[in-house]
Parts: sequence; C-alpha cells; structure tokens
Amino acid sequence: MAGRRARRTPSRVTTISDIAEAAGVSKATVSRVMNGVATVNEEIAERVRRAVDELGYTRSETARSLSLGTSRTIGVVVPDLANPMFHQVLHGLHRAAERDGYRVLIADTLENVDGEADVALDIRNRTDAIALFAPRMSRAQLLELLPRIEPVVVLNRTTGKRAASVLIDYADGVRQLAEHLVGQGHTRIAYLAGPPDARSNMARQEGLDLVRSVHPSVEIVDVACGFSFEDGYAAWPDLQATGATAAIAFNDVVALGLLGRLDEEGVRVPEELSVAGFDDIPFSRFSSPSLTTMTARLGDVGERTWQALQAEMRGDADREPIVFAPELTERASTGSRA
Amino acid sequence: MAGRRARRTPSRVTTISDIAEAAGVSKATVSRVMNGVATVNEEIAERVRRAVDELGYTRSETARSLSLGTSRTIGVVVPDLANPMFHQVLHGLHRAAERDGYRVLIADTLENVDGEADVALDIRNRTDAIALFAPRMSRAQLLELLPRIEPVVVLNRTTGKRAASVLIDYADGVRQLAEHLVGQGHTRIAYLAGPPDARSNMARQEGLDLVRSVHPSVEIVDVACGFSFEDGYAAWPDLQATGATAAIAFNDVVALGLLGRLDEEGVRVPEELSVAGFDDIPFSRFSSPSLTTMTARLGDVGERTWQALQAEMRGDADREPIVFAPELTERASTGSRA
DNA sequence: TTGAAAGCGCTAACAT
DNA sequence: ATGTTAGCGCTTTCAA
Repeated sequence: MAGRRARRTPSRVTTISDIAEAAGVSKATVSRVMNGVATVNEEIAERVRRAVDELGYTRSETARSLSLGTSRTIGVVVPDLANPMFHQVLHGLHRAAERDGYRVLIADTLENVDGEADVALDIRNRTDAIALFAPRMSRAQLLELLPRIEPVVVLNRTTGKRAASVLIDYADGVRQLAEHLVGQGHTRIAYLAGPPDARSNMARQEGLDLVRSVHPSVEIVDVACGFSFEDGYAAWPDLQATGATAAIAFNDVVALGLLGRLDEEGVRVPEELSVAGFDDIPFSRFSSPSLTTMTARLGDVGERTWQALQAEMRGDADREPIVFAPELTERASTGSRA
Repeated sequence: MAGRRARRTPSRVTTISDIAEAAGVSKATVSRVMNGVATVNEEIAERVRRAVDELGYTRSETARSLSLGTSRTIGVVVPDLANPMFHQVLHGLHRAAERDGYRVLIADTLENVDGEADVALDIRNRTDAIALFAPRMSRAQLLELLPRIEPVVVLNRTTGKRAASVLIDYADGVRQLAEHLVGQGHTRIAYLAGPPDARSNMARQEGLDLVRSVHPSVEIVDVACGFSFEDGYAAWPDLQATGATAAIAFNDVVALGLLGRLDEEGVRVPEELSVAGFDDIPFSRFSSPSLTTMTARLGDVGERTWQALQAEMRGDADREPIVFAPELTERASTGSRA
C-alpha cells in the first residue's frame, strides 16, 4: 500500500496519520493537540479535535510507550487474586502509584509456579517496573529472574539485595500470637500449618520454635493444613486429635473455614477452643465470633512498596529490606483457657 | 549517538541490536532465534543464545506488539478487585483465555466512576480486546465509550448490541429467592438494597416487584444498605424496625456482615430471622450459619465471556446477550417462619 | 540460510 | 506555529 512492502496485519483502525490527513495537518500537529501542547493555533486544533471525534480515534499506548521509552505504568504479579490479603496491599500500592501519575496493571498467575517467571517477564516488558507479590518460585529461580526484571520490588521474599524487598515479619507475628495464648493459660496449642514449602509458612514455624524454646512447658503441635477455607474446615479432626485448647491458623482464611466447621460441630469458641488467624482480612471483624488475628497495616505495606519501586526506578535504592511488624488485634475468638 | 538526532530517553538496557552486534549477526537473525524459527544455522543460533544469556536480554513486548499489530493479551477492567464475585468470573475467563494462548491483564478502577472510561481506554490501547466487568459509569457514557474500545464484552450491563454482553439474571434470581422465602411462610421480607444507582440493584428491584404483584399478601420492604460487610453490619437497626422475619441481602458480602451483627446481638438465625445472600462467594459455605444464596456458575460466566470476546475479535459476533440464570443454593441461614 | 531495510504508530528534535 | 523526519525495538518481506 503505502510502502513497497505491504504490511499483513491490519493493526489499528485509525491512526494518527488518518487524523492528520483528515484534518489536513501533519502528524506532529495531531500529536501536539493530543498531548495538549499549547502552541497550536486554536482553529487548527479544533479541526484536529473534530477529526478525532468523527473517526473515533484513540491513540495507541503501545506505540506511544515505545516512542517515549516509558509507559508510566507498573505491573503487579500476584499468585492468587482471591487472597484478600493481597487486595489490601494492592489497594495501598495502587493509590500511591496513582497519586504519582502511574497506572497499575495486574497479572494473576493462578498459583501456577511454572508460569510465574514468564508472566513476570511479560508484564515487565510492557511496563516501567514491577512488584512481585509473594512469588512462589524457588529461591534459585527468583534470584535468576530478578536482574532480568528490574526495577522490581518483591513482597514477602528475601532477595539478598538483588532487588528491593518488603517483608511482613511473620515469625515475630506468630510469636506474639502464641505468647498471647500462653498468657491466657493455654499450654497445648495447635498450629494449622500452611503449605510446607511456602516461605511464609517457614517464617511462622521459626516464630513458633522461639516460643517453644522460651516456654518449654508449652506444647505447640503442628497440624498439616493449608491456606484455604476448605483446608481450615477439613482440619478439624486432626486438630481435635491433638487435644489443644487453642489453635493458630496459617491465616484468616483458614481460621474462618475452621470457625465454620466448629459451629457445625457445636464446638464453642473460645470456651472450648480459642482460634486465631493472621492478616486481619476485612471479614475477620464480622465473623461469628469475630476473629483474633495479627494486623500488618497492609495498606501501608502497599504504599511502602510503591516508594521502594520509585527508588528502584530512580536507581537510588539501598535495597535494605523494609520490614513490617504485625500487631495483635484481639477479638472474640480467643479467651482464657477453660 | 547513532542518528543525527539523539534520543533523550535511555529506554531499555539491552536491545535486539546489542545482541546482534555481540553475536556478530543481523537483527533479523536474532529475531528468528528468539522466535524459534527453524531455519537458523545451529552454530549461529547458539552464538545468539549465548549473547542473550550473557547480556540478560529479554525482548520488549511493547515493540513486539507494535510490530506484530497484536499482543495476544486481553485486558479486564474491574470496579473492585476486593469483591469475591469478580474473582470467580475472572478465574474462568483467565483459564479459558490462557488455554487459547492469551495473556490477561487486569485493571482495577477502585470504584472511581470518573476514571473508569480512561482506564478502559488505556488498557484497551495496550491489548487486543477488553472485558468490562460491571462498569459503574452512566449508560450514556457507556454507549459512547463502547465503539471506541471494541472488541469488547461487557459483564452485567446491557449494551443495546453496541457490544457483546454477558448478563446474570439478577431479577429472576431475586425472584426465586423471594419465592423460596414465601414458600417457607414468610410474609414480611426485608430487602437490604445495594447502591441505588447500580444496575444490578435495579434488576433486583424488578424481580421483587414481580413477587409483590404475584403475592399481594406478602410485604417486601426496602432497607437502604449498600454492598460491603460494614453496610450489612450497620443495617441491623433499620432491618429490625421493619419487623421482617426474613432478609434478602444485596449480595453475600452484605449478608455476611449482617450475620456477624446478628451473632453479636444474639439474634438466632434462622429461628428469629432468615437471611439470604446472592453470588455464592466461596466463604458462604463456611459462615455460621452457612448462607443460603443464589449461585450463578460464575466460572462458566467467565468462560462464556472469553468466547464472546473471541467472537468480537474475529468480527463474527451476533451480540445477542448471553444470560445466566442463577439457581438457589439452600443452606442453614434460612428456614420456616417461626 | 542470512542480511538489508521497510514498517508498526507514535514523539520530539530540528528546520522553516 | 507548523512540518519534516529520525528514531523507539521489534518483525518480516524481499533480495542475495
């Protein structure tokens, strides 16, 4: 058509050239009008705007990004969008980025560990920087990936300074929780464990080990569980078998699943069994009974993640891990040992 | 540098040209290797791969998309990622798109109605097509936007065939729910209404109007409420004032918030008050008591959305609205009138 | 099999 | 104030 070598893909319906032609001006002028450059003659600008309206033109952000060398967009890779804990971080991150004129695009990996790196690379290569939320891949994979996707900040995984990291101190959080239960007189506590290979589960285990060493008389027994409502619901028989008077769930979702089961089984909470969660997801205030849990100011975590990302983009990041210490939020699901 | 007119933006660290130079081949050859074109001499291909590894090169998806005229990526615009109802649809859509080799990128509008159209335009201009989940904008705005973002499919809003649409039949769903309660002997039913201007709320109102006309002896009273846990929790006083023996909540989230409040207030469910929700979000099975709700096979809705999107992309869509009829899932939160 | 170069749709430096 | 054109980083046609 235009050139000697025809292009096979129709690509877009209307381009800046079409507008230029329709308005009888150059592409540069159209570009100026589209970007609100003030030096354009009002009459011409009006002609351009009319052409834009009539042809229903919207510019290609892809072409624009390529030309500008930046997209003012960041990506976020999330392992599971259904996890409420991520929403709150995402929300804080989103608001902060938005305030600075950045868009955010989210990619869900659907807990598919194998595809995680590809998704990260893909979204990174369409944006200016990315945040990796609790990546599930192995440490080796992660360390190999990081230099290829910077600027990047990682949530809840250590990076050995190969990237910025924002960490929630799960070890200390669980420690606080256990100490609280011990303080209430519980001497036999069950831990409904998360996925065995999850870093966040290991961190919790560390915290519990500390409690074990500080309180030799207290027994903390592990019960294999998981991360979902179903897992919490299904854990009851094993939990019951431990004879524990209190249970620390891997997270709120698990705790809520358990609470549902306990209600069905007629087990009174906290009279017969205290239950605590982790994350303080929004629903925890409204469960029956309301859930004792650890709060980590997740919105702030998101805000901080954005700041770290900006530092990475500017190239002046020190990459010192940013760690958030969770705080206990005591509600109705825990109480003194019967 | 290269040309007479230096470019100001550093843009990317490593480009295909760098690889070509390092490997002593042309860009075309690098491109071939990157895309697995078979006709490349193995020795040369190996040289290229080595260069790629050493320089840590990953290609710009932006440039690639521009060149190819397609990104094999679709966008999804969601008004509120925290709403569990969207996750299930998203999940179904994602799985289906993935199966066909498409990536999906998500943009959350944070319930900001004013920015909704801009977000949609932006993400659309980086992807091949988009899905609009329950857009909040006015009908006029929506109809004006649609032709500018096609191929597009809209969830839970009618489009007058200006785009494909997938609809959940809320009117009929609520009707079924109300009929069920009437069948249980309830003659005074409260409806905890959603946002007054939300289309999905209006649809529910229509369904209730039908029930009112069919059962003149049954009173269905509206209680202004909302869409969140908090809204459901806060609605109790107004609800109590109606003297209703059953409540239909705008959605499960509202119902769960209410359930939490009722537990605190010592109101027994369903003995003193039956409570029903809508959407069948995952937690509904695990609440205390478990929640009676309407199920709409949300995963299928997502799958169908993808099919509609594909038809739009191919240009052979008939745009006949696809409607899903929800079904009643009876659980423990509803029962016969005392 | 490989390379040169045009072209994807835009922006901006430079010239007028 | 407006136009011309190089260039962003790729892919692919065409020629060799």
